[in-house]
Amino acid sequence: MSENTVKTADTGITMGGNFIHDIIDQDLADHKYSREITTRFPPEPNGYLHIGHVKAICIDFGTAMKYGGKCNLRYDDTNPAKEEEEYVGSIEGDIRWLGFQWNQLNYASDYFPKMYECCEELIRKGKAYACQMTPDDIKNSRGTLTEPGKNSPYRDRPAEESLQIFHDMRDGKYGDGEVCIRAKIDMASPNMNMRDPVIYRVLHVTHHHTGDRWCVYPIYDFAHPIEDAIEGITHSLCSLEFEDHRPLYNWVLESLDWPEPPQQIEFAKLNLSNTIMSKRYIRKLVESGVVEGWDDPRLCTIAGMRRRGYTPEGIKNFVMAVGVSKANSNIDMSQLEFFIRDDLKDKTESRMVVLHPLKLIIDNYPEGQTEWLPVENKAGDESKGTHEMPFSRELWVEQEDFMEVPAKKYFRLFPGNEVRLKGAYFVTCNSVVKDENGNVVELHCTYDPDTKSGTPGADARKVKGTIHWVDAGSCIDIPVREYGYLAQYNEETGYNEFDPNSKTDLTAKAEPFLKEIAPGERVQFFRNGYYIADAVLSKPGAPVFNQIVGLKSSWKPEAK
RNA sequence: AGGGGUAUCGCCAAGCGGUAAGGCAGUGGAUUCUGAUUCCACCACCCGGGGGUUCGAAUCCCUCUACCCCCGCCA
Repeated sequence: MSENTVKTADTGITMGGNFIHDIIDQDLADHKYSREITTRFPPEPNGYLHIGHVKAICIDFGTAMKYGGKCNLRYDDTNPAKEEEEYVGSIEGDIRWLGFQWNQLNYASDYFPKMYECCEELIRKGKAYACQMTPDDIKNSRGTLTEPGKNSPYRDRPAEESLQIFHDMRDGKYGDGEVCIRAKIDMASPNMNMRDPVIYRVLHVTHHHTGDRWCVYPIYDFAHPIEDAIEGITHSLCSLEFEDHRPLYNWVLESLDWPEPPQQIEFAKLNLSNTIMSKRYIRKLVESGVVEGWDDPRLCTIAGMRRRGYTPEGIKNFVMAVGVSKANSNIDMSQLEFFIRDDLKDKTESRMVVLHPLKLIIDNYPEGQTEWLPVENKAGDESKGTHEMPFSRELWVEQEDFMEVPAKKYFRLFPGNEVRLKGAYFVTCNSVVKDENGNVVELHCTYDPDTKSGTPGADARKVKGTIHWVDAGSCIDIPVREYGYLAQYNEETGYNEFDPNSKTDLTAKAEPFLKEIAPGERVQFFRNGYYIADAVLSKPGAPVFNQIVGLKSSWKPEAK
């Protein structure tokens, strides 16, 4: 068994596989590099980071950490037409929130002078040339997947001529698309990327970082290996679709005679079921106003997950458990939810909140009387202490905790059945009141004064059900938003499409103690899951709660 | 015969010639003042199909099949 395959971290989380570690171990054994292991996370600043990027971030930063090396954050901003400053700040904040610290913060655009020189060098060496075919002609002469392309008529022009044109390009003497610099490789290569790829283009666009200093910009395939080499990257980790680009990546560095060049290693992207991962589509949702913004809690952006209440630890544990491989995968949402729940269960306290209220009246409890009862802050965890809850004759309980005609193995409230009110007394349901439509609107019960929690009577006999409740006279109303699936699979289109209805607004009845929850704090609602007080929308005294994840339940109504 | 990848349980994922790890999901049970948590147990005679090599293969060879990526002056 490889040392790097199965590993239990300090957290007890089982790690998925990671073939990258095997490669690096070998490189280390071979003394391939005279510098320390260095990686980079190179986002293009054209959108917010999402769960897919988290995997890349964990791999890039995690690999550097594992080998005691460094990881740089680098904005891959070689195309000014598609990038904006707005995203730059969010990216740094998101990475910091995840808990990673970069070594250097770089802009690929800061390397434009060096890249320009490298291009000159290739031209001088006869490995690149200025091509004045139109974009359409270049496209048409490239050939197809099964047919070779044709050489550009400019392919063999003198290096000095190409060099002069390149300088003129830089000096603004050409318009967009009039001329470009192409690598001279092989128009008959079965790898389309090697058919004299364009490496520099004219673009009269203001760059968010370099302004109007340049009107020529390098193409990714030429820029990236140079960026990596400049920074001393040893392992350039990227996703699978760049496998075909690796020969070009290596060609650039070899042609430049770069010593100890970095190597590119590809891994499979993260895909989540029922989730929209495409940056393009997320942008559409944001711009069309279907969602509240890039940080809408229903989105799988880091900002959205943060606002939804997911923890960095939970997310990272999930990513580590998923592992690193080269097989396309589609991971179940339940896997992510498990790790969020798993992380939250020790970090949260429990509060009683009735999402769908049903009035419960204790007929034999004195009218006007209220007693304060201590309730555990966390079930089964005495170290977390207790807090006081008011209890009186009229309460709210959950609608689903009562069934007029009980299903099999249903052991909550139904006529004639006795249950425990969490932290309070045993009650037995005697009768119900219905409205004109036949809906049960009120439960009449009697309680047993000898069964008060904390007294011997509370354990004298067993009841199978324990339900949560809230004092009707003193409870507070809180807005609650429950989020469903982030997206639904549309069979007609074959795509995951955002479900704008995946949000339910409720006004729930909550115990008064919930007032003391601060925005951003997470709590567990009894049997309803984990929630977070929305740090963005909540105002003092009126917290809004977003659902993070629901609790698993081993009882299903079908089991009748 | 374009090229490059990938195929191991419903979903991820170990395995690298010695006779199928683990996690999620699921199932059964114990504990429980949340049907949560915790805790046990079960959950691939088989590794995309078919051949072959071998005492022995998911692991080597041949072949077939399926899926993903590549014809941007995007990244």
